[in-house]
Amino acid sequence: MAGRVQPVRFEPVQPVRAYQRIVEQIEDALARGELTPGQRLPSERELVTQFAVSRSTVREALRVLESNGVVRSRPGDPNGPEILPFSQGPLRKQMTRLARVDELTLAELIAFRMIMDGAAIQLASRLRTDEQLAEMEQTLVAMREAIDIDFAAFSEADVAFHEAVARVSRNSLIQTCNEVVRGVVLSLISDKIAHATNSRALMLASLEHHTEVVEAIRAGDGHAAARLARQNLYDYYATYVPEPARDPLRALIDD
Amino acid sequence: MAGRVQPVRFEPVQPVRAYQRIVEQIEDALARGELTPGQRLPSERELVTQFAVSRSTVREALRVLESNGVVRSRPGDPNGPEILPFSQGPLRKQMTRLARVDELTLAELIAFRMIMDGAAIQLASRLRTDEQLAEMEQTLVAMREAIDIDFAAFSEADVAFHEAVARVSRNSLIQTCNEVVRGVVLSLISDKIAHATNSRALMLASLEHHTEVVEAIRAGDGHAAARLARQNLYDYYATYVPEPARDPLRALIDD
DNA sequence: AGATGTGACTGGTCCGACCAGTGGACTAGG
DNA sequence: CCTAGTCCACTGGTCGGACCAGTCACATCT
Repeated sequence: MAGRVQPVRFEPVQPVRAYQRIVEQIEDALARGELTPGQRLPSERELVTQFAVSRSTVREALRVLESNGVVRSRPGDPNGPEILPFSQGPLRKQMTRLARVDELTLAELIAFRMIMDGAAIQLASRLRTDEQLAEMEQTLVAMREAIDIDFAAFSEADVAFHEAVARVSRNSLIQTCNEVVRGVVLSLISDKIAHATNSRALMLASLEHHTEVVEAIRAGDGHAAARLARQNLYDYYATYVPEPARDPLRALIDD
Repeated sequence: MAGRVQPVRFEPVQPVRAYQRIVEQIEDALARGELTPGQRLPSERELVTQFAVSRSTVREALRVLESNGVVRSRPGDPNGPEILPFSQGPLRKQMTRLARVDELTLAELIAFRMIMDGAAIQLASRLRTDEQLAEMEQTLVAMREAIDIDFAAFSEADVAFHEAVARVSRNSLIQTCNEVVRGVVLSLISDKIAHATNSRALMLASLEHHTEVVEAIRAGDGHAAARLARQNLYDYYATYVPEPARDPLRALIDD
């Protein structure tokens, strides 16, 4: 008799396309270490025979792998597609998509920056070497010089400062998140910033803030440095945030 | 006379494939809001005429978009490919990939969690309403009950707690990042956790920590709450991090 | 009205073809 | 002997057409 003591649980199944299986096979080989960056894949026509599918299917698989940063195909290359070293590019792409599409408010993005930047500076004040401190101070000098040139130049120098801090914090995830969110924020308010009349005063104030941050880093006071950094971001961006949405930002500054 | 006062700077150029232009057009339309999740793309054959390319090219573009979680194609669907809402799937995939090859270390991921979770709790302690505080305390009760059931059940209740906190913090970017990184961390050390012998003691300690955090939130002491949360994560995960890499984690706890 | 069947679509896969490049081998020149 | 040039097999990129299995809307039949 067929018992029915325990009802069998079936799970919904979605069709697996041929090109997906190819992607899986190649990614698995990569995860197992059978394929390493720098190596070459066989040519598309060779893969056709190995996987026993058409070239269209092989190509769709290669396009997926390529968009994920796993391989790169070059026309005419007799060695075939190249296995690439791992890069944060695709991760950044996904995060940008998250920040742009997921109906995020400007206030959320700025709060995120305050958190990330503060944490990076807190880490930096603890982990920095003397050489790295000197590097950071060097970027301050560049900022001061940039003030007399151009707002774009100042912005560039500012980016250099934050990149130096991120390097010191030795956390590439923080670094990547920060860069992505900074880019998205700038794309949201770049037009408004361009119209700022008192840009020179803004730049001077920003430089002043950065200098205080570096002083706190030199003193090894991570908590003060982080707080200053968050305050700086708040002062810089708060005017673009509607008043009721500023509450969470202030919550990140008060102790 | 052709002057050569300022040498022209040329930049390296790499060929842009047709399918990439299609991807760009669709992604741009999405970024501009002309395409929103739930809408449908024209059928492949219709896209062929709109983009004036072959179906192979259109399909390669769709495969790329599909692997990035932007659209989904179903055979036979007369409405055409569907624009998907944002999903953390691809983001997690990229992070997991980087974490597996040591491009991201476990220490970096945990530091990230300590920062994000601490910030979320700091925000929550400032922004919470009384009802939300009650909700969080309710999840603590669920955690206590789960201890007697199963480690998986406890883990689930823990997730519920953190989700409640993230809701209160009213920042979906923090929430998403936290979820993604938690998933990646778990996938990296799930095998080791399964072998933990003193899991009951771990669960009790974790519950104790969470209770303290909620107390600090009730008191409105965001700084203490955040510090406790970071300490909790450190105690929970530090054993899986090699000693020299724990320094940055400790730097996030010390005041 | 409800069940049923039909047909115009869909995407998934395959095939064969052409093109513009690349790079190595081979050859002609020093 | 070595170098410079040519040549050609082969690469990936794109195209057009074909077939299949599945889906859904609609018209048909009971």
